[in-house]
Amino acid sequence: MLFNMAEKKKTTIYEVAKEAGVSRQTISRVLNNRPDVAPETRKHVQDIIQRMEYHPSAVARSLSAKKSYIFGVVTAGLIYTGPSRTLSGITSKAEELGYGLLLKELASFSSNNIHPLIQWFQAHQVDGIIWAAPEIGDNRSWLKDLLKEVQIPIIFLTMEKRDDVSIVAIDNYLGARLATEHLISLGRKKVGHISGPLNWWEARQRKQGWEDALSNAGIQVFDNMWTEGNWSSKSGKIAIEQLLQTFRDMDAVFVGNDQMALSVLQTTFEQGRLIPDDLAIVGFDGIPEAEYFCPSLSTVYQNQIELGCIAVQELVRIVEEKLLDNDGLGPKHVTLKPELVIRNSSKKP
Amino acid sequence: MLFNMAEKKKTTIYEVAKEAGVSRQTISRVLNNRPDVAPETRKHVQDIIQRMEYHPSAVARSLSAKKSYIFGVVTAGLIYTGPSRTLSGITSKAEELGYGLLLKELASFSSNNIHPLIQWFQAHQVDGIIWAAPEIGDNRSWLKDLLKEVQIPIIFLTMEKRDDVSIVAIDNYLGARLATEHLISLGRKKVGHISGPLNWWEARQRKQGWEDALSNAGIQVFDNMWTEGNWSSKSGKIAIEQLLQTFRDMDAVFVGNDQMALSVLQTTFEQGRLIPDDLAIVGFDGIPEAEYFCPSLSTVYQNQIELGCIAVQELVRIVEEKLLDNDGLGPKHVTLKPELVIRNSSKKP
DNA sequence: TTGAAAGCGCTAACAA
DNA sequence: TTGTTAGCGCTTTCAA
Repeated sequence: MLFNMAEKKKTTIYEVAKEAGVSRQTISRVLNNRPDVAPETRKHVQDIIQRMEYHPSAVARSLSAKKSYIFGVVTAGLIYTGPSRTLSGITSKAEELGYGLLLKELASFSSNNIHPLIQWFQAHQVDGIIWAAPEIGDNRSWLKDLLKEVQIPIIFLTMEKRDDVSIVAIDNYLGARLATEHLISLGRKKVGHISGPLNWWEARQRKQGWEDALSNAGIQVFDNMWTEGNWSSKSGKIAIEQLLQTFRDMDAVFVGNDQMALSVLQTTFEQGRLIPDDLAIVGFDGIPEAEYFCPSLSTVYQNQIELGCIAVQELVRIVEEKLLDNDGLGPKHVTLKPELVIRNSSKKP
Repeated sequence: MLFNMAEKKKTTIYEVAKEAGVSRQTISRVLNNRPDVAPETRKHVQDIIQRMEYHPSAVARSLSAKKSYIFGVVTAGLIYTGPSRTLSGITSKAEELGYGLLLKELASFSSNNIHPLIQWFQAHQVDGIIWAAPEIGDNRSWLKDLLKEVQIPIIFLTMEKRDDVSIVAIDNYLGARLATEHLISLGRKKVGHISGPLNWWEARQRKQGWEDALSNAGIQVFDNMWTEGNWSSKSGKIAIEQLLQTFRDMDAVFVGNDQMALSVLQTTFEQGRLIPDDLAIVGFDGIPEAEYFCPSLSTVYQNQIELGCIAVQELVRIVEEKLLDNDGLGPKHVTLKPELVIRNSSKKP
């Protein structure tokens, strides 16, 4: 059996050097495209590398060079469309810029036990970390301590601005204002709101945008005009049933995400209300399916793929600035603008 | 500036050894929980490790031990619910079993340029590879050659059975039969089908299940009774419009996925057809939103999270069997059964 | 039970 | 332009 296994020993830089009749250093120089190699030598070495099907060990390289070309990614809730779209943006941009990704998904959104995670990333010598899990409750309480201990550059997605870290976020507040102002522009004065869970920063931003848009239009906001869901369609159903009780003359509603808006459509339809005539509806997120709801759903589109792309771009910038011993200009914030998409659920009569 | 940077040098095994007054070897033994260490020595070393906040370098370990506790994951289409749910299953099971993940998303579903990818994984010394991208067209043509060259264990998800590789798949054929037989049991005899893109193995399986269920019930299948979509809601709209032309007395339709079924609901509603009375509908996938469509959508639920979990489990089994020089029983196939979920879109009158 | 020596496969720093 | 030397931080092998 033993001689059968054909354990093709991987060729190393040493063997290539021997075959090419040069030192390992020269091979290394060719591999890393260093300028200080004679053209003929380079060509010769490249040929040998090709012929021997030599592939350098990324592990040995990381160890020796202290640069891995790997980023750590922390995500949560991949079964939901938002996080997975963001991750998709991250993978494509990372691929484009020559970085690989070590992925960790938090077991729960509000997981606070991040020390082992960071340690794991450090042990693997990642060049940077992308924190793509949402800000919820006090799940940033560790951040201050962390920054003292960890030198690895970190970029955060979709969290409240603060001066000590770099953040890329979508402007949820603006999106909510756009949605609510649109409903008001339709002539609606009784605009309700179904929020996401208010321990989420994003949910609070959206609610605030709704409030401010109303106040700005001279409409007073009362507590019977809104209720809280948990992003799921199921919670949306419960929320709209409750809201229709507490806010009987509601003629429009801004819903915190498209999933909840979906069940609002179902429930109001079953109750025989006409949409948008009796109740105009705007959701949030812009999932592709929203266009095919009954009726098609107006929504605030947020480009979460781009969010992921930009996060990688920024992180690469930070990492390479650091390499040049140029400590850059400190943490930077990028804010993306969402877009209002108007469909039948909030069409003018 | 320089003395300011506080570049906290990472402590290494060497320093721990010095501090503890033993050899690096002994530290290594403690780290790896080897039995051949005196209890007092172990305790002493553990204390020192704790006090010095020593964390071993995973990179150095991988290089030296030729075992990384990392799996490579190949996925595609993360912006769709299926692939991201599967990935979520993979992350949670990998975490549980002590493996990390290097993630690559194919730029396109049918990407055939997998050599650089595999090489990259090899360079990083992954212990195994999970191929979670769907089988489309000839995008498995490379597989035969690959198996000759690569020693790394690979497990494939959701592809056609073949003897030379391990596969974990959901039984799409069965799901389609369940759906179609259910429609027939409702007394419908004119059951149409909107398939996914037929270069997808899964789409072909579902179509075959539909055909066989009809044949089995003594109903002949003609080409005007089905049409092809591309999984998107948009394509579903086009497909149902066409099908209603070619198959005028259709009284039920089995739709290849829930997204397409959604636009079927919208289109038939706009045309004033009653569901399920005029047209009974069953989708496929079981996305959470399906319950809140108008009307709620019957569908075939496939547990893609579990799919990911099982893939990791199997891969770990294979990897550890290989470590024991026990070559195991060769490739193994696991098939998961989907479940029919009956809702209003196909309720009995 | 412990330690010394020799790598794992590569790159940085210096010398030639 | 090229080679030599000395690591990177750990584990394996063998000897004590």
